[in-house]
Amino acid sequence: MKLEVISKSDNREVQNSIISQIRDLINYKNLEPGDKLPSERSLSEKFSVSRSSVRDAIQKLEFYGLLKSIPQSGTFVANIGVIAMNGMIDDILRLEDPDFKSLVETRILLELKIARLAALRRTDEDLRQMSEALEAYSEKVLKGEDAVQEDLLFHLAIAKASGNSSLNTLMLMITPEIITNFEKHHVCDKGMARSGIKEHQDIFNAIKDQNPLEAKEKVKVHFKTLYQYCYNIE
Amino acid sequence: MKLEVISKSDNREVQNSIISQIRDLINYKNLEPGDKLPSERSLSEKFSVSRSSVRDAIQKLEFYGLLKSIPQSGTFVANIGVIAMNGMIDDILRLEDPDFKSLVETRILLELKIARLAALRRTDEDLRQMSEALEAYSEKVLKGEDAVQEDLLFHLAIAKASGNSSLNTLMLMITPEIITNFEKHHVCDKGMARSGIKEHQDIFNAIKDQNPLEAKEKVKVHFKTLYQYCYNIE
DNA sequence: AAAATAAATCTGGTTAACCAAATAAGAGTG
DNA sequence: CACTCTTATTTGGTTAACCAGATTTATTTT
Repeated sequence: MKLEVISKSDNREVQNSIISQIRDLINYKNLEPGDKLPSERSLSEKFSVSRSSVRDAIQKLEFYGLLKSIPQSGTFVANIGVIAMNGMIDDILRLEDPDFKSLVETRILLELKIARLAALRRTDEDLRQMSEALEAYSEKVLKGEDAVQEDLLFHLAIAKASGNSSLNTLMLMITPEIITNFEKHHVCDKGMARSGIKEHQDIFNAIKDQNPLEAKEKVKVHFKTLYQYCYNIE
Repeated sequence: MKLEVISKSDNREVQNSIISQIRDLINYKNLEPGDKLPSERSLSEKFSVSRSSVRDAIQKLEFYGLLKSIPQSGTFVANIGVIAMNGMIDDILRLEDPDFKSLVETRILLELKIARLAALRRTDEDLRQMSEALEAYSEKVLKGEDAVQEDLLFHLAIAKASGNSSLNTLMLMITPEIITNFEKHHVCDKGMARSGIKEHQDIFNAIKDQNPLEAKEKVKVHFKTLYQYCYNIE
């Protein structure tokens, strides 16, 4: 188990090294936005690593929107300029895994806005899906079972109803880590989940009534319980 | 150029198909959190696709925290439960590329919070880096050159100073797309950038003075100009 | 000399064979 | 039966050869 972690971080070190070498290459060759990177083959040779390692590094940078691979053609520098490229690669290299506090802080921030937007933009189909998720949650709670997943799925349904694809994506990204941490810290126990039903219902009603301020307020109430619970544990 | 797009979306279709098949498999086999997925080889055989395609799909789900590959051991289902797994995979499959409006909306939301946090938590080193970024930005603007990148780098410096790794990551994720869209819509022209110097300076000063409310207010002012500009174009 | 065509090369993507570590099965020992 | 050690197998990761399409170069034609 320990070895696994070491090997993992080792891989990461290798990948980061490749990424920073790609950055240096872009600087050295003065590659402008839209310019083509050397081929994966020559990069792997130049960096003395396997081609798949280079591919993995490129894929990561592609995910962050910094590079763009086109089949049978080449890998291109995104249209964001050398300076931004440098800064962002440095940031990416220094990215640390988010701590629990950061996650909760971010989640609350996102959900407050999401609830307001959902109240303004929700369609009937959105309502139906939210209602379904709420039903599943309540059922689980009333049976006295753990309902962390159903809880989060209800919140994701709200995110979908916000009509903001960007916010929706960000919520999806932080949710798994939230769930993991919740279960690790034993947040959302059976007792507090029961009170959660009403809170969820309130949020749902506010969004149904298309009342953005009320929705935001109810989310705030909902997270107040959660917030304190989390900070007590930490 | 057109063929490229088709092939790209084709690849995505293939990957999405694999992802949904993995989801179905988890359901069918009733895999619980922590359980092991079948090996990449058997998956590629079962799905009639190449092993690297399976690997790519797994990597994507790994990025979203749903799976976890451990070398020489196997790929494991994350500790988030079957129900959440199902819901999240469905969401991921339906994720659409964010539109400009969503991006701007999200960015403003994040930056308002980030500025407040930065005012509370910034270290002297954070200040130094922000100052440096601000300097580079001003210089570019005063020379009458385009300064979109330096602009964003200043904002990323604030994100770093917020002391919230989660928010920092999210900002990094949306920034490239923001830059691309800015340049596409010709936001941030030379004229308005000049007024941006003072706005940036105000934000910097508020954070330096550790005044969170002032910082938030100055960010709001800064984005008011930008906000209107964007919505006019759209 | 310019344009059109054909061949050669270069590209990212795919495939299949190989590697080392981790696990599981079996043999041996007390 | 319990425990240790060895061996065989399975695993994700790596490597190298191959593919089809795009690009460049060379050749031919006008």
